[in-house]
Amino acid sequence: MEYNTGLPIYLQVIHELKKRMVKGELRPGEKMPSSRDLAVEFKVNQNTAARIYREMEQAGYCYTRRGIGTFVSEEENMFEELKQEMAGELLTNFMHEMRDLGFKKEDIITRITVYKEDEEHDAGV
Amino acid sequence: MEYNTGLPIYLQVIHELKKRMVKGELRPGEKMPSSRDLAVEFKVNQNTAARIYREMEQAGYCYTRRGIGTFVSEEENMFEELKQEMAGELLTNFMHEMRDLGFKKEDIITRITVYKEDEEHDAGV
DNA sequence: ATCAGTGATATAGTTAGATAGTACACTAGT
DNA sequence: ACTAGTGTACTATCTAACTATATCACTGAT
Repeated sequence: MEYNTGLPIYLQVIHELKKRMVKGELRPGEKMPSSRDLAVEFKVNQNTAARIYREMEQAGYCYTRRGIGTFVSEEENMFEELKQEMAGELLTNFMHEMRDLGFKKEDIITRITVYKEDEEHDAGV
Repeated sequence: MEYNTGLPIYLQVIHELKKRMVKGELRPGEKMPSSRDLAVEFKVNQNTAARIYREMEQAGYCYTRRGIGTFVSEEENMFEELKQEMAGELLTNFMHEMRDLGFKKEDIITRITVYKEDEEHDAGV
């Protein structure tokens, strides 16, 4: 995983883990990597890994059992809701930014229609 | 202007100023606010304001004349290019994130088609 | 009882971002 | 010459994020 400049790493990892849940790569009730393994996988300190699970547990996405591990929440419905929520956030942010740049809805739809997979752009300052 | 948690303030201000250039609110050659005024307007320290102009100048979006002020670049073409570049970044990021969540192009177009102005969503962890 | 794997906690140190305050140097207008 | 407005520079301080390292406590299996 490559990290964005600016946004704190632990937030980026949380986002990545939430995506895995939404995509079903982490199933409800399934055991998540130990904090030590998470630290290795994401090349992060154990304290940071612990923070990631602490914050995710507080948000309800997982629960921990001391001495056993951290597990994906068993609230089956949560993840479909989360998927819609994340999509909604992406959409509104995207639309606001595009409108702010002066694009209209039709412009945006046109751009997406002609959008090709391999388009890449620089990330200038 | 309200600031995002996470992303450094100076990057958010730079983004805002770039948008103003793209939208024509800051015209080529026009004098930009003094670093002191910028600090006041964005409720930011003078050092941060100075950094904002320093980085923007390095990126070519403006130039400074000591004792006079900071001015929007006179490269007329730059800003239409910048507009396209920023739109391209927004689009690819958006598409990648949506695909990553499991949405297909048709799903995305449908969502945008039914998108209403006033949609709002929480910014959960 | 022991042990490996786990989460939880603690201390210390580094770095980047941001602030506060001050001072210096240049430019234009008077 | 003087002054106001400007960019530039410096020191000091603060906080959040992150790392390094180590220790403790709990759980399950042997």
